[in-house]
Amino acid sequence: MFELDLRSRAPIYEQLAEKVKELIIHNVLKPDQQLPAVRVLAGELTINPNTIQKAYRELENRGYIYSVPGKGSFVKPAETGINVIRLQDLEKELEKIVTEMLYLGVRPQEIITRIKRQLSKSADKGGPHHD
Amino acid sequence: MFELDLRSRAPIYEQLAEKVKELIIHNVLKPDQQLPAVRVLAGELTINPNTIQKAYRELENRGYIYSVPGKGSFVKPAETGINVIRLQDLEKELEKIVTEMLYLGVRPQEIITRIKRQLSKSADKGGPHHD
DNA sequence: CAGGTGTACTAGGTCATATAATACAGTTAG
DNA sequence: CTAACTGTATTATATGACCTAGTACACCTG
Repeated sequence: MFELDLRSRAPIYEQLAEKVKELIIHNVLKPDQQLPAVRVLAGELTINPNTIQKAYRELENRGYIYSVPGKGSFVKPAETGINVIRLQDLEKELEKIVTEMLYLGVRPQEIITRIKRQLSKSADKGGPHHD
Repeated sequence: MFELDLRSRAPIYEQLAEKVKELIIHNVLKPDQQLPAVRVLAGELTINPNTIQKAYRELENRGYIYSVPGKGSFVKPAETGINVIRLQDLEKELEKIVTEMLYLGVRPQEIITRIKRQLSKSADKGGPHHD
């Protein structure tokens, strides 16, 4: 279910958290859907349960999942508590990327075009689910 | 000249490389301009020269600077060898950010607006210098 | 030659990461 | 209730990246 690079400088728990986050964002993992149990996923990925646990804890701290002792870990619906700080971080990252693209010679019009293409591509898959 | 966070999980040499890269991208450091010598910068930042060297090496590998033994390290002009791989990475990052912004409830029109604002802000400072 | 530059190497310390082995408490199906 | 599942916590240990310290060599320039 997940492909991890054990040689990467990025920690395993961070890679895993990133993968799960992407599945949530792309709506592959639906709200309130149960995630694989830490021991099960540990067995499948041949990774220590503690490492899985660390990834899940990180995802919980960032507001993407919630865990219930005895029951399991589940995808947290996006509506509850929109993360303003995370949006500011994304804004800064976006700024960096656009600036570097300009530096590398990409024309402004080209940047706009690509983003619009991306927007129409993501619209149907993982768009927001406002009530 | 540089502000580093010694407590951050991000390595010092990575932080430094990122800072220098941003100065280059924003055209604060001009093409072929000499960078501070490794020992000098090490003294100013109270950091081991080896760490500075590591940051410079990384910048050289990524194509942002070039070093000449005996002379110094200098800003590499952007035109020579446009990094296609780097552009693909930026494209992927851009895709991730846009997707996550949508997930967090930002409207597509709002994303376009912010990027256009960013484009006009960067245009005068660090735009490409085509011959 | 003297003093600057980049670069390379070894040695040692620190800390995050990952593993291993237990352990405990809550939930749930039988 | 019992068994088997869940998340969570703890301790111990090993590994590797990171950083420092010190030294050394080759190159360039006034």
